[in-house]
Amino acid sequence: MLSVDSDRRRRPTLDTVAAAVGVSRATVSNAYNRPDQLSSSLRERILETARALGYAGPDPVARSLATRSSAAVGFMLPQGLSGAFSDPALSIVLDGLASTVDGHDHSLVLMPGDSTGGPRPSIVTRAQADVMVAYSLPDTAPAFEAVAARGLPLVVIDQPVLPNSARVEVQDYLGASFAASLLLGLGHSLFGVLTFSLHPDGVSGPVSFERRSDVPFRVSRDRLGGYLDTLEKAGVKPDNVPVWEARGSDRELGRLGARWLLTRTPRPSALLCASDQLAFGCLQAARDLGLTVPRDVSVVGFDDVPEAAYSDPPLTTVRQPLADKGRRAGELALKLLAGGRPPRPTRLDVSLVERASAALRT
Amino acid sequence: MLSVDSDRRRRPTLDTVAAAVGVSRATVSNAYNRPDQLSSSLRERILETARALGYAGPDPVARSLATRSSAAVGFMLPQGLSGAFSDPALSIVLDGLASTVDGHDHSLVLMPGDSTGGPRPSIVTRAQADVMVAYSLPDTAPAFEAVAARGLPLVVIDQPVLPNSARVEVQDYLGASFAASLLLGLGHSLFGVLTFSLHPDGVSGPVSFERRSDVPFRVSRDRLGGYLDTLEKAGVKPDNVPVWEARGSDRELGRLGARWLLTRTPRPSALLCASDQLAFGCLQAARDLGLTVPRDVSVVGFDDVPEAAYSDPPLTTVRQPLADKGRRAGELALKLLAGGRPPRPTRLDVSLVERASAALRT
DNA sequence: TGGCGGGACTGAAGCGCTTCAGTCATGCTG
DNA sequence: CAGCATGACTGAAGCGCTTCAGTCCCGCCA
Repeated sequence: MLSVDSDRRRRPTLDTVAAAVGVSRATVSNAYNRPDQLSSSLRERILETARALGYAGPDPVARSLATRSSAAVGFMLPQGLSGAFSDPALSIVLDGLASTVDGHDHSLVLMPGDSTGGPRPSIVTRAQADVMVAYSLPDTAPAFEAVAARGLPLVVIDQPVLPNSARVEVQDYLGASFAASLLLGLGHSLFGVLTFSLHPDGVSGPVSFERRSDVPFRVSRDRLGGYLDTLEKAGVKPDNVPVWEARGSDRELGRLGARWLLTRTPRPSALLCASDQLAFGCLQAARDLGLTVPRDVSVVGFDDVPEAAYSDPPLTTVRQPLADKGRRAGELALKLLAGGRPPRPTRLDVSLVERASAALRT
Repeated sequence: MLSVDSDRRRRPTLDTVAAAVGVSRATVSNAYNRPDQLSSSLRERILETARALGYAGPDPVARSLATRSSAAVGFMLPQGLSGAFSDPALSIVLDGLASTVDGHDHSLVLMPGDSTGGPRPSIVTRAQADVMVAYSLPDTAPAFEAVAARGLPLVVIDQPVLPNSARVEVQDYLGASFAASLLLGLGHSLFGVLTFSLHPDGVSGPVSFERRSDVPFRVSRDRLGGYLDTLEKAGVKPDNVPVWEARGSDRELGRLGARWLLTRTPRPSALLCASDQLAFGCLQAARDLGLTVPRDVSVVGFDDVPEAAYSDPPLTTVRQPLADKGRRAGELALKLLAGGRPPRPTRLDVSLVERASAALRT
């Protein structure tokens, strides 16, 4: 144990190297950060000596303190990691973001959420990041206050505008209304809706009317609203549309909900789902019940994850540009970091992708 | 822009608060970190003043420098985020790890890999973490040198022992041999194997013999070896076993591979898959080809992800304790951080879970 | 009443780096 | 040859915090 301690304690620093080479500490620093500030021969000699001494380069923490920049972006999730990643949409967004910040030598600090619908404030307060991005947190997440208290710039994905934050979002309401209109146009009149969390309490089940109001998750609110409003405009009373809330966006939870929806009387001939994962669950549930999609029931999803093209049957869904969303968020984060003012919200387009899971009502 | 700059520059520090309250900086620090070092009335007053001043607590970076600990664990992935998370097994492991370190107020820095099969060394060198955990990187990943150069403690998951690192692993070879034995016992003699990456070059396709040697990914090596060796012992020549390598562990890649395997002549009556995701792809491919599982072909997976119990048919698979793996890795990381020497490798058990996707050869 | 143990708080020395205003040769211009 | 721009390197002031050896004062015991 002692040896570990002393190993760690005795690591060489800039000064060690400077002394060994016989130059000032500033010069060694320049060798790493500003090669143009010294002759290349000296630089070579410094780097060489550093290597020999086992010096791996300037300590990241000390550098961060001196530059007042930690070169990291924090990513706040609405739930724990396993739940969060069960929706491939998140992976894709995060990948887009990661590749962007990565390209600028920034790293990614992940902050998993808990039952409050976001990371605990203490996590946020202590995170070494100089810009935060919030992904689909409920409007009420306490994490936001922590971010504000630290005065960190913020970019929100899929969320209402917060003072002093940049935002990227997708036209969820519009996309949902596309989906509903499609089904309406195909002659359907009996619907069921399958949504993911409306409230951060981790509840799954049929959605009562009270529960439909004051929904803190913007995405759920908009998609559900888009479905229901559109149906209502076409004369389908919301009271007659059963809605199931799954506590996450995964296939199995979708199957559970769809089973419930498909055993209502009268049985819906069309299911509107808040995500593709949920829709895949519907496909499965239909199969379980001996129903054929789309003959007996039409299903439409939301997201257009890659797998949607290969499901059985291929999924009709609303496409949103997931990777772009992540990339754009990354760019915004970098921009705020550079001192930019939050620009106007970036709003990404959605479009309907018609495949085989929705058809004329028979 | 100026205002953002000055906002950020003029943030209050410990000194600001100390001056406002009329105490020393040390006392303010104690108010946050050692409540027992001052009277609670003074502490109240300090915290109150801090709040009024908009001071959000000690700066994490400065604190890290002073304590020589960044309170973060770095997680090194073999590939980009979207690829990495398409295997739910990773999400579960990471979730286990995250909840462990999170409970100790440590955060998680994600380091995505690239085509070298791990994060770029520069990322590792600059990451603010004081212990690294490597998840299923190829033995040859350059990231390891960077970790060693920094002298950071390391814990590896699913990988051969590296000098001075802790390790948690699963009995992949044994698990694979269980699976092969089961199928052999059911009377099968025509096999196909579907594996994920053997080499970090992102290639998918039938696996030549050269490619089967010097496999840098331990997991792939052990599972493939477990399958093939067991079959060979039972008299099934490896030359007669077609093997397909998918460049990742996802359902669609599995479907592609299975389609190839199931169109060989003679057609295999049993498919051994390196992961459940790949096995789900097989199920789909069989369906595409009009084959029934397990009547026409038996399929066995590896991992036992939650969904395996709900697939159609439910998947026979090798169970490994995924969440434990992550938790254990987290504990090891924390232990190394506390100055512990790397303990003996933790080896987790596997077991066979028989469900409905494997049956007697007909 | 003198001595003393403790509780409450402080001073100052770092932690390892970046950065900026210089200093000092050197070589070039006119 | 004076004058000066240029390139190469340095000194020292931070960055915002933790920590530890003190200092000081108060109340208590004998």
